[in-house]
Amino acid sequence: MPEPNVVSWTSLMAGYVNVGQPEMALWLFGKMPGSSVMPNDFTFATVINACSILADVKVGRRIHAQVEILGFQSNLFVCSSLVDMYGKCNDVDEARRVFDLMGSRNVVSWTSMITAYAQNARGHDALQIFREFSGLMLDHPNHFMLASVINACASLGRLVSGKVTHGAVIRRGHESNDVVASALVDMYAKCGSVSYSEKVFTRILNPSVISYTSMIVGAAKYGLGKLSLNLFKEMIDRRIKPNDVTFVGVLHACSHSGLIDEGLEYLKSMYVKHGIMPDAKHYTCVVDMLGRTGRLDEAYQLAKSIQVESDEGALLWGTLLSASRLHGRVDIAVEASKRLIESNQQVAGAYVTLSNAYALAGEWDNAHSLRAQMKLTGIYKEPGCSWVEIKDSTYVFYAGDVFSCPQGGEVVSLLRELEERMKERGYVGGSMGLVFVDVEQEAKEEIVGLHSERLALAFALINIPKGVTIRVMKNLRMCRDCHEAFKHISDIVGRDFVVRDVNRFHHFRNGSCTCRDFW
DNA sequence: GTAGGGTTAG
Repeated sequence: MPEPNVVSWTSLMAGYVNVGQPEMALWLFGKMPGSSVMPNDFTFATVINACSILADVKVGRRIHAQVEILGFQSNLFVCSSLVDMYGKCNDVDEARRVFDLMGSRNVVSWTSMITAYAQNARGHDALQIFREFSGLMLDHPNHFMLASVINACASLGRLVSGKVTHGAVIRRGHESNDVVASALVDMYAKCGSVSYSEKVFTRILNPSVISYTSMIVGAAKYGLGKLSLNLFKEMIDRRIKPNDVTFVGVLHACSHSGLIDEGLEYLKSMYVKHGIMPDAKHYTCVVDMLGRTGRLDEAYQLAKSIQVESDEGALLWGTLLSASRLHGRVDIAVEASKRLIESNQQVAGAYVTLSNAYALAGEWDNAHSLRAQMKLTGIYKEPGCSWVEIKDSTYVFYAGDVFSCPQGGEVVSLLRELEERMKERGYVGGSMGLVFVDVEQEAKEEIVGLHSERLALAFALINIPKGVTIRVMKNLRMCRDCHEAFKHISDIVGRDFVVRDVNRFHHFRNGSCTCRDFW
């Protein structure tokens, strides 16, 4: 073209973005000043989208500055792409600032803001802004927006809000949308209703890799390893190509259902049969699988042989640390926590777990000295918390905090009674032992020793009628003591309940748990 | 010629 205009420039950039070469779009944008053609709103929306795909906030900020200079700061498309870009670059507060200053908004811009929150672990804010949108009654939510809202419900474990959103999906006729359905499958699984996940999943006509993966992961987290593996076989038969995430789900399923040989076979088959190179996340699953079953030496050797970035390393060594604690392998726990502390992530958690590993092995001096070291150096571990939803209310419980616990008196006496009955049944567990380590006041012992999930469960037992499933959510992983204790409790009180910890479920029924974490 | 959605290991 002798004289390409702004449309020619923008078309070419958009073309590069569309074929997956956003860096070429940015390169072209850099060449524009030499051509005396000025970028306009279309150009900015396109290149900001390129930054969003690349998660390049540095370039994104520079382009944002040009937007302000050239006076596009209230353009709907430009601002929507800025909100999205800041969201994808994990700068949610900047996304919100742009959103608040927008001249006009539509469903797309509201969706960008909801997504920015939902994808940055700010589920409450996502739901809050969705409520604001709904209150304005200017427009209906579409399938893009609903998918994001469902994602927010999933991350919060908000079953009731999730169901309400599912209702909106049905009313607005988005039931057959594959993306919305996948989000629902994931949401129900994360909210402890894996049977609903299955119902939604079986209604998807042509499930994508992601639909299948969501269902595989959901079943795996619930301890239904066989179901996960059957779904995997089914998707292969239907010639749907698995991806790297699918294999994380499959390996996770093997790990949590004790299917070690199968797991190792799947790892081998990844590249040979499916052309996917296993990476750190897959090896972490395998380390977990070997560690969980007690093959700690193999797990340690494998962990040492893996090349990792720092955040991958934290997960890898954290996995090995948990497994060593579980099986009382203090030697490996020491090595794993050393590496975890080196990675500069979850340092407090590493200290606590190592201390607990010592305590479990009866090395109380070491356990105490680690706790003392934490106090001395000011390393502080945030207390765990658990919560239950009853009707429209959420009740939150903190480890050891009986005083601000709703119906504290009743909760404590129920726990005492349960503990008594458990002792009669021969439960030894040393239930509270581990959290006693740094307690000095004897009178406080019993209370401080209570884990948050026990408080939440006792409260639920008092307030939720029989026949209704109790769902307890926990922000940290459930410890082995609680897991063992809950098996007894489900037997004593003769009812089912589900405890969701950070990423899996334990469904207690007739004194056993469907999740075979501790088999 | 422009903006938005779903799956990921301790």
